[in-house]
Amino acid sequence: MGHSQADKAKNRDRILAMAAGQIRESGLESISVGKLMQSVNLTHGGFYGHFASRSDLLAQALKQALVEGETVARASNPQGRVRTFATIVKSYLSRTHRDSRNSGCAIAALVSDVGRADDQSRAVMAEHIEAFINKLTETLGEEKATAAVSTLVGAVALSRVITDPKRSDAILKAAKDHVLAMNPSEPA
Amino acid sequence: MGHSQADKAKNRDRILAMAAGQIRESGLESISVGKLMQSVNLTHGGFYGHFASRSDLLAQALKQALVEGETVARASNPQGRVRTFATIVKSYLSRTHRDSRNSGCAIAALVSDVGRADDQSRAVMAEHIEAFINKLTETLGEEKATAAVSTLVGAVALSRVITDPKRSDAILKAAKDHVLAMNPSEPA
DNA sequence: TGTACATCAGTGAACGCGCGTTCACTGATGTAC
DNA sequence: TGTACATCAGTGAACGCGCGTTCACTGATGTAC
Repeated sequence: MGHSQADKAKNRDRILAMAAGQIRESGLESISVGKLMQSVNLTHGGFYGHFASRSDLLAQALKQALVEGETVARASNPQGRVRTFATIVKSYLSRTHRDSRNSGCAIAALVSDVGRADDQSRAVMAEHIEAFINKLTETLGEEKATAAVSTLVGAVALSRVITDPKRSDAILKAAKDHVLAMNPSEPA
Repeated sequence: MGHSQADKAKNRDRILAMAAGQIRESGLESISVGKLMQSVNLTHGGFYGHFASRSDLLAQALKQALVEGETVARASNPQGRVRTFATIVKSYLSRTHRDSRNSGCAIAALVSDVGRADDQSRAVMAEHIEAFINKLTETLGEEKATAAVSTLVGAVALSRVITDPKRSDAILKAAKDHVLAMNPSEPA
């Protein structure tokens, strides 16, 4: 851990990435400044060289989490391959996505938390919800895309509550079959 | 505020009801023992005559919130009139329900919170999710009912995030049209 | 290129604060006779 | 029914603890000559 300006930027990124993962894993309120800094091998005092306050960090970490999580719903995957409607739906409703909260879609991970947060946080997530709807609108049209996003987000969030693994899987499967069947060019 | 045994039971109920409302309004972690007791005109010390610990209270308040919130999805309303599939869906996806978090469905209010809670809390909410699915299974069959519950819960949770009132309404409407059209005996 | 100095990233002690929890106390309630 | 006592619901001071935040300090980095 050096003291150069480049190191500082890197440290900021590490703090933010760690926080973005942690809020998806354990919620916005789970962040403690001291523990967060410890988890990236820094001491708490240095935190305020990077962020104005805990609440400033939370706002930025939420943004970061939303951006990172968008890969699940994005048009092309890291390898640059084009993702079809079916690919997006299947990966969104996969067990992998359900089980990897800290790298998955931040909308599903934090809907009810952000639903009761301040206007700014809600506006930030709202943008990403609209972007998700827009993406599916290409295939489904706006009305259906809106319903489909509700189903996708709802199913993942619910599947994380269900304790019985088989029942949890069943929720993902029912939602997957249902949403895939909404595609007019490839009906069930 | 008397000191009789009957008063004690009443006070317990008041604490629990207040907590159940508050966790739906502001989340599980928003509960502070001192403030909660103050809000029912008692002092913090008395709390431990009613509950073993804050975490014990939280568990019971979650149960309470889930039971209270079930009225939104229940077969008959308080006046005893039978609620049809369409009535349930419409009231669940109403602006009133979206805007009255502290008396509405606790599943929609707390999905993502409970999704990361301990097994016990998740099991408690899981039961209520299954009950909701079972209720709609009468009309839709299990597979479709499962997808429908995902859509209902997802839409309400998302609508609470969206800051633009018109767009928020649009989510509820899209979900409502979509779910109502799933009813085989009354297709759109 | 080498030196001298200013900058500033990160450290860790210290702060005030709110929290959950405990406990000795109080006075009203309930009970035994 | 009336009295004397035990019970116990609720009070409020006190506790230890973890938190967010501040700040004087350190030593490495970057810069001016």
